[in-house]
Amino acid sequence: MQKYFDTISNSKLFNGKTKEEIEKILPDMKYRILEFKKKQVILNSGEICTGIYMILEGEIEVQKNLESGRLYSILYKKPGDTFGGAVLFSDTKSFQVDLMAETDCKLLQIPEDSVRNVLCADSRINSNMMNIMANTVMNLNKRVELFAVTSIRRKIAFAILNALGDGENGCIDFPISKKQWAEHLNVSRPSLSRELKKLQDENIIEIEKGRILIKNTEYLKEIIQND
Amino acid sequence: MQKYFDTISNSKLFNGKTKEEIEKILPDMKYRILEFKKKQVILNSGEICTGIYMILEGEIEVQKNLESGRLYSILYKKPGDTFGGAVLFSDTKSFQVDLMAETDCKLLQIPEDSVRNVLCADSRINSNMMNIMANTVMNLNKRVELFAVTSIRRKIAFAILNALGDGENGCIDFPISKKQWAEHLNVSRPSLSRELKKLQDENIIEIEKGRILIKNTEYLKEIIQND
DNA sequence: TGATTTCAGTATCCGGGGATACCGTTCAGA
DNA sequence: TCTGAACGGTATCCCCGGATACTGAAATCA
Repeated sequence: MQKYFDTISNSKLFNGKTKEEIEKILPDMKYRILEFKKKQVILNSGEICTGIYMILEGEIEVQKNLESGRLYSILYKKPGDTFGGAVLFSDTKSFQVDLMAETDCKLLQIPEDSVRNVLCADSRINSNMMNIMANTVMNLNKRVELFAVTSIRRKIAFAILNALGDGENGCIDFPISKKQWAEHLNVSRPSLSRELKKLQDENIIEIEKGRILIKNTEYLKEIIQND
Repeated sequence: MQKYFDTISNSKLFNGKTKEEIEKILPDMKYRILEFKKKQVILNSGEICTGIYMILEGEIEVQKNLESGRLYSILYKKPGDTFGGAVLFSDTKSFQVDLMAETDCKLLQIPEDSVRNVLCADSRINSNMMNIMANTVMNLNKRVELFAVTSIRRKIAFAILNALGDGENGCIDFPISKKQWAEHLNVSRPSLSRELKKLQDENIIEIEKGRILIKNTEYLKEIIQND
């Protein structure tokens, strides 16, 4: 446990709490540490949520597996990130998404009653939890927006401009495989490949290993306008 | 204000609080009442959120207006519903959606500092707020799922089965125009119309004014499976 | 280092659904 | 009650992108 202390104290959930405070809080919780191997299923859609989880080590993918076998990915979670909060405090209490270990990973699980106790006893953590859920809402809004976009070209433009942020000269890290990207955009891989080639032929972007050069940011913005 | 007291005390935000308690809380808040005419814009995407809102009267539509003029609707809010919570507690603080008065309406606006005071002072309301945000997350997940579905036929099946719930004999109220429905599904109206006709020709559903008869629930389920 | 799986580029095919237009009906506001 | 606007059904056109297949490259593991 001690080896994960930095991760925990740097997490959003414990943001603003000193190490000393956290050391007092942790022992009072009935936490458990769970381990998963790469590609292992952590939770399935439909399962009842019994607590919240924090990633201590490794990375997990939140995705939706449709009954047909198709799947789209929703987001990735890294060490320090939490999940399960929204499900726990919702009316339904059952997960609507699937969680899979992207790499070998370790999770901190805190059961519902401990969560409620902490939230009740510590207003800062309470407020942090609120903030985490609020940001989840904002992220999901972006996701809805992306999925609402009608063409692959626009989805690509949307994704790149989003990753670019405001600063940006025109080069972003994009450490993600085409397959994953296709799942993220919810399009087929060959179609994504085709459209990326077009954009490169038109000299709008250039794709290297793990990064994308944006040669014509204005044009990408125009693409979205025209939706 | 007195005339809206029932709406307020029946709201999810004040769930579990007695009328007496609410009567003590309200005067301490710096609330305002805002009025909007039908079709009037309440808030635009990009605006900074300065508090939370509760519908006292009327109905509003949460939608996303794309720069091209296209729009899709996200959900409707009714008296007693609140909004703005997630935006207020998020890192960005700016709305990502547009809000429009569906009918003439009156809103209760509670500024940020009053919200924080109440949440801090009253653990039940705090927990209610958490619950509201959590349910928002779950709803948005459903929305992502709907938008991720690839064909109109499946979207229709998904929407109907969702509205049907679990009980269901095979008849649901559906007080929504085809135009609105198309915007909700994020498809074009003629295409929705075409597909609905097909489903009626195949004797799967029957559409009446404001309601839908489901004649073959099993088939609707199959449609989704095959996605 | 070789072997096996996963990933990526590319071509072909073709069906779903968007855009558009037109018209009859219904609704709402004067 | 009347009138213009919004809504709804339907047809035609045609493009975007999904499904599929095949090949080579890259990565993973033994």
